[in-house]
Amino acid sequence: MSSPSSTPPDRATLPAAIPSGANLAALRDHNAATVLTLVRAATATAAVTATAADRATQATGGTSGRAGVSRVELARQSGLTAQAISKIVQRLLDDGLLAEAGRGASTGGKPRTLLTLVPDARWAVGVQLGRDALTVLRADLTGRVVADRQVAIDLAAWGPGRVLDLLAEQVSWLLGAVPPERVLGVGIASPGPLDQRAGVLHQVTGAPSWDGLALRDEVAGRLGLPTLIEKDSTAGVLSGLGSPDRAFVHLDRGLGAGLVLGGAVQRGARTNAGEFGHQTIDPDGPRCRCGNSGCVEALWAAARSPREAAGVLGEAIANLVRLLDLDEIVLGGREVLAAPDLYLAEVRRVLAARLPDPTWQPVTVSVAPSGPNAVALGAAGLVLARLFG
Amino acid sequence: MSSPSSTPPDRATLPAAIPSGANLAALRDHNAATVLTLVRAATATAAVTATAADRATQATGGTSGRAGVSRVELARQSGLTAQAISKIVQRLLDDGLLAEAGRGASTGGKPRTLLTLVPDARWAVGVQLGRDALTVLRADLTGRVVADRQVAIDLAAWGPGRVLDLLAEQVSWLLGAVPPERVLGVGIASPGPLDQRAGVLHQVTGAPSWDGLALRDEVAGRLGLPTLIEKDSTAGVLSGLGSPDRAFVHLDRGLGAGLVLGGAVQRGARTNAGEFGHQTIDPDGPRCRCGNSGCVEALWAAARSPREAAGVLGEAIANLVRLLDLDEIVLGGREVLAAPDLYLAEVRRVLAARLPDPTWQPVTVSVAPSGPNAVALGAAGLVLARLFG
DNA sequence: GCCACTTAATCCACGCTGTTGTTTAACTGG
DNA sequence: CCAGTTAAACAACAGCGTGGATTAAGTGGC
Repeated sequence: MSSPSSTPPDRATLPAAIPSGANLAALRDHNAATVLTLVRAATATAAVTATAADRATQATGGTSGRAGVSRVELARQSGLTAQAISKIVQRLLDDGLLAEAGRGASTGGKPRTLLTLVPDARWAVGVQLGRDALTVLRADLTGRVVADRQVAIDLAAWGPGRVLDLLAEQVSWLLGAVPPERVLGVGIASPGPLDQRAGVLHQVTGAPSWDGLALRDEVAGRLGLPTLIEKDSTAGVLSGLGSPDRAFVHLDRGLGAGLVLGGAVQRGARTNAGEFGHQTIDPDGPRCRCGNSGCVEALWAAARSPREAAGVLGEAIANLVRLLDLDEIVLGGREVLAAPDLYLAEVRRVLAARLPDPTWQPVTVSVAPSGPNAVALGAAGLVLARLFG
Repeated sequence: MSSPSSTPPDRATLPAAIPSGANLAALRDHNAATVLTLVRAATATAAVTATAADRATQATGGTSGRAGVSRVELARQSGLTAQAISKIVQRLLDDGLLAEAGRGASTGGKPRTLLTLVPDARWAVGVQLGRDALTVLRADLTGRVVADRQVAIDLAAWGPGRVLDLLAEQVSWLLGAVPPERVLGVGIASPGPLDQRAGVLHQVTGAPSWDGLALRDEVAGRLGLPTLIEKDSTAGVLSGLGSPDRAFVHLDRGLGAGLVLGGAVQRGARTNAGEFGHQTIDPDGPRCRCGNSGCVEALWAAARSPREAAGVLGEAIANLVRLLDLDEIVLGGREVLAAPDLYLAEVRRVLAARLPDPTWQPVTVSVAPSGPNAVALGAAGLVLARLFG
């Protein structure tokens, strides 16, 4: 019972994307995750389209204006039968993940019973391990942050032992009296490169004592909770819901991009996708600390004005959008947050200029609403994904 | 019975990646596809590692030196129980998709019965609709081309009617006396942009009569076979097996990239991913026909020597590899095939120079073994994917 | 105020999935 | 020759979603 629980085959031993068999338990978990995702989406859109609620009710039998979805709607959207939805919902109600929340308007018969997520049925902990700061937060099932804290650290000088002790201490504080079985796990975002699958850090620039550290297992050992690690920029893309083809562009000390393509997080062959800062966009450009010339990062740093810097980022994003046919870009990171309106305006301007047909290819550009918490929240989103598939 | 058959929910009505429920039929098909994929992989690697067969037997209980896999190995690799594999294999034997092919060496007990794909149990038709040529071919389950033909056309001048009649005629010739139930379908690769999901072409440069044509349904109507369409470069990436994170770089009239990331073909929000040719890699570069300046395509065209042109492509590929953390690049298209060794050497040289640590990030670069058939074969691969998941 | 009608959700029996436990098949080695 | 070992199938079973019938809870006409 309880939450999705099928143990994935260990992906370490085999080359990579091994086709993997599924049994009845996996089927059940998959469908439970499907239903949870649909309920979450419905409540999320209900919040957004609260004003345009009238139009929504009209649209193709879709989400009603109210918060929550009915079983009939879930059946239609999932492709499962009403009976199957009934059973699945019943299990989720028993687990406390869903709750009935009033009824919808009748359309001539028995009114639909609306279902919503129970936000505090489970918790996810998100951590951002930065070079100079440690951010920890606790998020509920809807991705709302209920507690967060940021403490100054010195990653390079302190070394793993001291930092991880502090981390464990902060997480304990976060969780307070929350029973462990209600905690889905801990997600840790760290500067790359790293091996996400093995949970091991590679050489962190300027912090040799962290080289090869088994970060995931170290933290899991200290906390006794399921733990995952992720590159910071990649984590960021999970800080909120959004398009199945989107990117989180993280402009902080470095420049990285988190990618969700075809609805799935993309990490690449060695889980180091997103090295966006070292795209060469001008072979005659300034030398970059990576050794090459004309990287986006180097061009950005060499810009003569904030506006020009933002424009450079826009050009790089235009390339990204064209290559991957994205329809949503979320901006984050300290440099962006220091001048959000400027970056928003410039990136939008460049995209409008560069992309062939804006009506055929609209791209939403926004600044991460979670602001400085985006990466840590994305790390929490990583563990939430255990439940939502 | 027979081949995987669950009807996918229509993705047209809903935003995009709708989480979709699965039932027992879907589960069965998924596992059948899993087994077929494992058998295919085993036979493919057996062919490749034929020389290094001795080492293979030693490795982690993996694929034995011979062609074929045993049920025990399938069970281990898929994570399913031996009994489940037994049943699934039995169904696939009944369908004629698998066959028993000898036995492996005994390891002290009953020897394993080896299973192989029956190559001609099903057929896939691949079509490349080019501006000046129509390529059609028939491929078996292993992706081997058993018949192919290329005829000159003039896409712009002839218009859809004449070309599609010719296409139907060629496909009929290809299939000869093959019973329709043994034909998985027809995949059609076309120059983009197009709407892969709807099966509709967008404005094909210089061929206005094709604008908005419902290519998929037109062809399906003429042939009475399941039909899919795909961008040419995207199709190309399916012309062979390979890494779960790879790209097919197609240098022909234009430059495009087909992407497989995380084991899945990536098409993007409007199924137009892969616009690789219009990545800006030099803002001061020559003007491109797309309206911008310094696109890869424009730089390539402006190169003063073939070697320089190949180098330009290499630079662009280096960006691609870094961004997506790819470990395999396949080159194709007429321009590459005109000087394969040059392109291979230059791309490898640039990658070696540009990528930080070649031992940590090895990238395989090759020219598509199917040569001029790569795109059409990839289109056939698209329909083979119906069987292999 | 009744009742036919409609729609939502559940109850019940069922078919089919992969799983568990047991048996048969087929080869090795002392 | 026979104990030991490994592969694969047989038999019984739990649990998944499905299909058909039933109950719950509204609307609307007269």
